[in-house]
Amino acid sequence: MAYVYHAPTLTVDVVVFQVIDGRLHVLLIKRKNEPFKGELALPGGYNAAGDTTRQAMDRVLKSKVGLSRADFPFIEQLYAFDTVARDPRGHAVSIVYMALGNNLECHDSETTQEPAFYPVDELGDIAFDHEDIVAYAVERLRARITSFTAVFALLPEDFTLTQLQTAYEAVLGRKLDKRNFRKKFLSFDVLEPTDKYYQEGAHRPALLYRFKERKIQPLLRDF
Amino acid sequence: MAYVYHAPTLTVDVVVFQVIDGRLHVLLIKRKNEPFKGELALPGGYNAAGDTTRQAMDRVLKSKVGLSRADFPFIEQLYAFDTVARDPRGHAVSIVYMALGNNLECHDSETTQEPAFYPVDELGDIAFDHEDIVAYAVERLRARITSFTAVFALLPEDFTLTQLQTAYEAVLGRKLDKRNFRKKFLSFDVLEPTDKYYQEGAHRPALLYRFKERKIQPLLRDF
DNA sequence: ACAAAAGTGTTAAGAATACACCCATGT
DNA sequence: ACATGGGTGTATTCTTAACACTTTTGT
Repeated sequence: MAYVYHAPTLTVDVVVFQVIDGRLHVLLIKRKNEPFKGELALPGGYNAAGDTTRQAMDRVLKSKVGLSRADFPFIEQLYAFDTVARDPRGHAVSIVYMALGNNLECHDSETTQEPAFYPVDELGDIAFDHEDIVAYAVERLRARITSFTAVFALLPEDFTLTQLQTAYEAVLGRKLDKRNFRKKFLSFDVLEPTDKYYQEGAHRPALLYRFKERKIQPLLRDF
Repeated sequence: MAYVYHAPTLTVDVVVFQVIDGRLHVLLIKRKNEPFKGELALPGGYNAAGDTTRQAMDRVLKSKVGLSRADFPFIEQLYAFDTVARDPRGHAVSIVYMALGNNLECHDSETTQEPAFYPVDELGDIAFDHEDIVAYAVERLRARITSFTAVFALLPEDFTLTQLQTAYEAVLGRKLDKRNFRKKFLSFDVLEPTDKYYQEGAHRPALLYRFKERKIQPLLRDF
């Protein structure tokens, strides 16, 4: 090879999902710098030489939204987008991760402001091609909870069957039948009942369940 | 930002699949240079600044195995692997594509020798982490033909139902019942019969079918 | 007439869907 | 006693899975 290899810009972006009030939300930040200054965008940053993409993702989570890998029970690499220029110098490649959590607390940082969760079904205009990226991530998330136990990451350790069903409805974007949902999900044999109940409001308390294993596993059949 | 950004090495590798004699095969080349000189590996190469990963993939296909994007009815980006070093300088990120074809002819080049198809179920040792990459690609391919019409890319334009079934069996790695296969696949309503027959050998000729659309579409139900 | 792959239908078991009432609790 | 969400079962339809013989062709 008679030429000097010069690598393209490599960046990492993260799609963080959480279910809030029965709706699927995504974490966005307000950009403090050009391009797209002032607009909403996914948290992201450069991937420097010597860093794996996961290390770069850790750095992004920490520096942009004050979170760490340990806050997410499930993280998956989604896709490498040949993004529109984030940088006037030209073309960049962005490795995008999806992270699922519950009860997340995020914080401002030097380079971003107001990291906050927005409902995915009513995102306005957001920066770069990030609208496409979020749509792609939602599709992947649906596939993951349809064929695998990925929901566990959207729920606390102990949860009621209604909370589980709500998470499914938020992700799939449609209502499910309560009796059929319970019958089917319990038949997968991935949950175990605890001996505790969750009480909230003037009605019967709900039995708390947990996943036998809090890691992703295939389901017997698709949900 | 008070530091000069230096990007990691970016490479592209391609997993080319084809069904030959009822078995799924993958295209490998013999490396002419270190590292792994003389061993089998996926065709791959550097992604230079200014190139999208698809352009880099085109270059790899052309220069390493004498094929072009047009030879593949279906190409999909698989995953970004933080590969073990391909390069003594250190860590590299490799964007891997999967390409499906039929009746492919490939050729030697300056940097590689003997590009050839090997059955995926009896690969010996191959270079880098390419064995893992092929396993990952097979898994993805299975998902694609289970829920989508991706098989079309493994077949010529006109084909018999037996050829279709053989492609499924090669990819899924198990035998299927002929009557159930036909009933179910035809019920998807994605095929149309031609008025031609395919004859080969001393037996009844088979009616040729084609896909109504030679592009990927979801199936009504999983296969 | 035989060998070889093409083509075709039925039955039984399992999965999905549709659907409505009683239970336990707080106020 | 009432309002609220928790919890439960059955009947119907659809899907899957198991299974064997006749047809058409070349030699």
